[in-house]
Amino acid sequence: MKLDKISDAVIRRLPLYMRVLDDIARKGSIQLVSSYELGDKAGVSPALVRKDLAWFGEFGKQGVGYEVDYLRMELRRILNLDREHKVVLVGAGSLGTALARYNIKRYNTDDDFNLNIIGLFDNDPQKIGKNYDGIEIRSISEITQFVKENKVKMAIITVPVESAQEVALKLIDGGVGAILNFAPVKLDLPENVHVLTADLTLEFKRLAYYLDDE
Amino acid sequence: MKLDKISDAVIRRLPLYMRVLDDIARKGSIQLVSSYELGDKAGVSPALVRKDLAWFGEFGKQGVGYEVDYLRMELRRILNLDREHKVVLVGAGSLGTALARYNIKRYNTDDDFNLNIIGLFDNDPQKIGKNYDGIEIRSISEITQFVKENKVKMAIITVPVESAQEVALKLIDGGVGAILNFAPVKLDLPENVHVLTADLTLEFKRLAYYLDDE
DNA sequence: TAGATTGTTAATCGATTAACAATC
DNA sequence: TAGATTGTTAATCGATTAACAATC
Repeated sequence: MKLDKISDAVIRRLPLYMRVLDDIARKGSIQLVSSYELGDKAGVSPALVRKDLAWFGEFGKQGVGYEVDYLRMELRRILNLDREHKVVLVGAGSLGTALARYNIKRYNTDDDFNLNIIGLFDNDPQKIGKNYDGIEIRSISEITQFVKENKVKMAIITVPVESAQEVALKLIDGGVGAILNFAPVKLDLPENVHVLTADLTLEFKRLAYYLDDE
Repeated sequence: MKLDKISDAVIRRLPLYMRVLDDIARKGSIQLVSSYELGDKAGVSPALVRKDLAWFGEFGKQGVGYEVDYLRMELRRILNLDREHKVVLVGAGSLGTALARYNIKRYNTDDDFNLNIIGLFDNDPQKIGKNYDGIEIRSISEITQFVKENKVKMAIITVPVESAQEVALKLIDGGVGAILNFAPVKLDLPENVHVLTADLTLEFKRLAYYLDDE
C-alpha cells in the first residue's frame, strides 16, 4: 500500500483523525461521519480530510460518509497500531519516570494503542537494580544488547543533553528505528531513523514570540 | 518590526538558530558564523536561514557572515526572551511536577531565557496548600484571579482530558495568551490565544507508522 | 428520485530553493 | 584586489483548496 511515499504532513494528521473517531465511538450512537464533521473536529478542511484518506484507499461511501468503526480500524492498521510496540526509556529521572507512569500506562487503558515500556535505563549506580513500577532499572551500558534481544523498535530519551547523542547511537545499534527525544539537542542520526524532538525549550521560546504585543 | 505577518514556519525555526548560536557561544573562540554553518547545524538550508533572518532586519555582513553574539541578542529580542515570563502550571500530578522541576528549573540555568513558574494549581484537596519546591499548590478555582493579579501570560496544562478545556477557559479569562497543553484533546479557544499541543499519544502514533517495514 | 457526500482533478496558495548582484 | 557571503528576486516545488462528476 505504501507505493508512493506519503508526506509527513499527511501522516501527522492521521492520529488527529483517529482521536476524533475515538471520541465519536466512545459517545456511541453515531456510526457515520462526513469529511465535514471529521475535519471540523480535527481542525482540518473537509477537502484535505478526503485527500489524506484517499492516499490509502476508498474508505467512504459517496453521498453517505465514512463508517466510524471501519475507518478507525483502517487507520489503526495504516498506523501500525494494531500490534504491540515495545519501548525502552533511557534516563530514569523525574521526567522519565513521570512519563513512564503517567503517560504510557494511561495510553494503554485506551486499548487502541498497545505501547509497552519493557525497559528502563540509567547511569546512576544508585538507581540501577532498583525496580520502578515493576520494571527493573538497568545500566545504560546494557542498552544495545537488551534492545537487540527484545526487538525493541521505539525509545524515549530523557537523559541530559551531554549524553543524548551517545545514547541514541547505542539504541540504533540495537535496532531502534524511532526515538522520542526530550533532550534539548539536535541528534545527528542516520536518515532511516525517525527522531521526534520534544524539546520544550524550543516550544516555549516559540510561544514567547507571540506574547509581545499584549 | 512586525509589519508583515511572519509565518509560523519562520518563527518555529528561530529558536533552532538560537540553540545553535548558544552552542557556538558556549564553546567560545568563534565570533562569526555563516548561513552555511548555521543552517547545517540547525538542519536548515543556508538560503532559508538568510531568508528567515531577513524578515527581521539585516544582521549579517556580506562576504563575512553573522556576528554570533550580535545575532543572539537580536534573536533574543525578536523572540521576547529578553524579559521574564511568568508561568502557571495546572495539574500537579507526576508529569506536572516533573516538568516544573526537571525542565523549567533547568532552563533557567541557561540564563538565556527567563521562564518563571510562579503558581501551581490542582483540584485535589490533599495537594492544595502543600508546597512544591517552594511553590504553593492552589485550588483551580483561584486560577483566574491569580493569573489576572500576577499578569501571567503563559500556562502549562497537565490535567486530565476531561478538565483541560475548562481550565484553559479560566486561564484565558485571566489574560493568559499562550498555553502548552499536555492533555490529549483539541482545545477549542479564541484565535488570538496560542495553543501548543504536546500530546505524546499523537507523536507515538505517528512514529508507529514508520516502523512497519522493519 | 433528490440530496448529500465522496474521490479526484485542476487551480491556488505558500514555502523553499536557486541564482546572482551587491559588497564586505 | 580576490574571495566569500549576504540580502533579495525569480523559479520551483509541494501542499492546500476549490470544484465537480460520480454515485450512494
